[in-house]
Amino acid sequence: MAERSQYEELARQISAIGAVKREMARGLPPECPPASAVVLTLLEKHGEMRTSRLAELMAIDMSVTSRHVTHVADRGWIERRRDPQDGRSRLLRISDSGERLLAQLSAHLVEALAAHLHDWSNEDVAQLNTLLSRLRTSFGDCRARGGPPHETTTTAPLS
Amino acid sequence: MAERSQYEELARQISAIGAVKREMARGLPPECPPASAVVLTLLEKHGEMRTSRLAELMAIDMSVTSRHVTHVADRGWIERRRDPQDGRSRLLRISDSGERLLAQLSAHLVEALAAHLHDWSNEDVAQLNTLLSRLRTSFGDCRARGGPPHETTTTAPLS
DNA sequence: TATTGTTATACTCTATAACTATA
DNA sequence: TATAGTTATAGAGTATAACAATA
Repeated sequence: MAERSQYEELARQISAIGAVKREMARGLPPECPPASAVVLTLLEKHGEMRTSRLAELMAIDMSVTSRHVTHVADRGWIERRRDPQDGRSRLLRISDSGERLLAQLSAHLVEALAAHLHDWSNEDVAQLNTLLSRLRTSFGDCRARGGPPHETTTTAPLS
Repeated sequence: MAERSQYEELARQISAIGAVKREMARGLPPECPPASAVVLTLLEKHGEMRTSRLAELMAIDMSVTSRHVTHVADRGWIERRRDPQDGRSRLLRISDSGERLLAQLSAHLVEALAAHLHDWSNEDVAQLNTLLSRLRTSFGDCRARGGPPHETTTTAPLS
C-alpha cells in the first residue's frame, strides 16, 4: 500500500502525460488522427476482429469505436465485412493500403521516440511499459473485460 | 537505446492510459471538470503564480489555461489579481473555498486509487512516478521550458 | 515593438441514449 | 427479448489566430 502523497503525485503524472501524447501525435498524415493510427495498429497486431473486440482493446465505448472504424474504412485503410456466423457482427481487417500507411506511421513514431528517448535503456522502456500495463490492469482496464490481463504487453509481468 | 517494438508498445500504452485517466475523473463534483482539479492542485502545491507559469506546469497553451482559470475563478475557488510589478500579468492564488474543495477532491482520489492499487507497493508507485516524470522531461515537457527538470517529482530520479 | 492574457473558431475525443438489424 | 453495431447529441479538452492592454 502506497502513501497519500504518492497517489496525488501519480494522479498529477497521469494527468500531465497528455502533453507527451500530443507531442507524439504531431506530424501525423492528413485525415489520420491519432485514433485512426490506434485502430490500424491494433488490427495489424491482433489480426481480424469484431468491432466489439476492438472497443475492448481501445478501452472506449463501442459507439466511439464505430465512428473511428467508419473513418478508416472510408479511406480504404481497413476492410469491413459481415461475420458469416453472426449477421449482426462486423469483421475488421487491415487492408494493403492500411499496412502501407501503418508502416509509414510506425517509422515516423520510432524516429520521434528515438530522438526524445535516446538516453533511455532497453530496460527503462521495458519497465515503463510493464508498469503502465499493470496500471491499466489494476484499473480493470475499465471496459476491457474481454481478454486476459496483460494481453497488450509484450514484456513479462513485474515479479 | 531501446528497440523498435518497445517504442511501438510504449506508444500504445500511452495512448491507452486515457482510460485510467477517465476512470480517475469519475465522481468529480459538479462544475469541477478534471482540468479545474489540476489547476487547484498546482496552485496549492506551488503557491501563487502567474497564468503563464500555470500554463507551463500544465503543459498546455496559455489560451486554454486562461479558460480553465476563468472557470475556477468564476466559482470562487481561486483569487486573481493584477501583478503590481507588471500590469499585464495576473497572479493566481487558491482561495479558502478552493482549499476546502481540493481537500475533498484529494480524499476522493486517494480512496479511488487505494481501491484499485491495493496490491501496489510503495516502491511500485514511486517507480512509476519517477519513470513518468522522466518521460515528460525527455519530451522536453513540450512547452514547459520554464522550470528545472523533474520539478514536479517528489521521488528521487532513477539511478 | 514585444509580451501577457483574453476571446473566437474549429477540431479531436468521449459518453449516453435512441435506433436498426439480427439472434 | 437480448445483442452488435450505428447515429444523434452533448460535453470536455486542445490549438491557432486575432485582439486588447501593458511594458
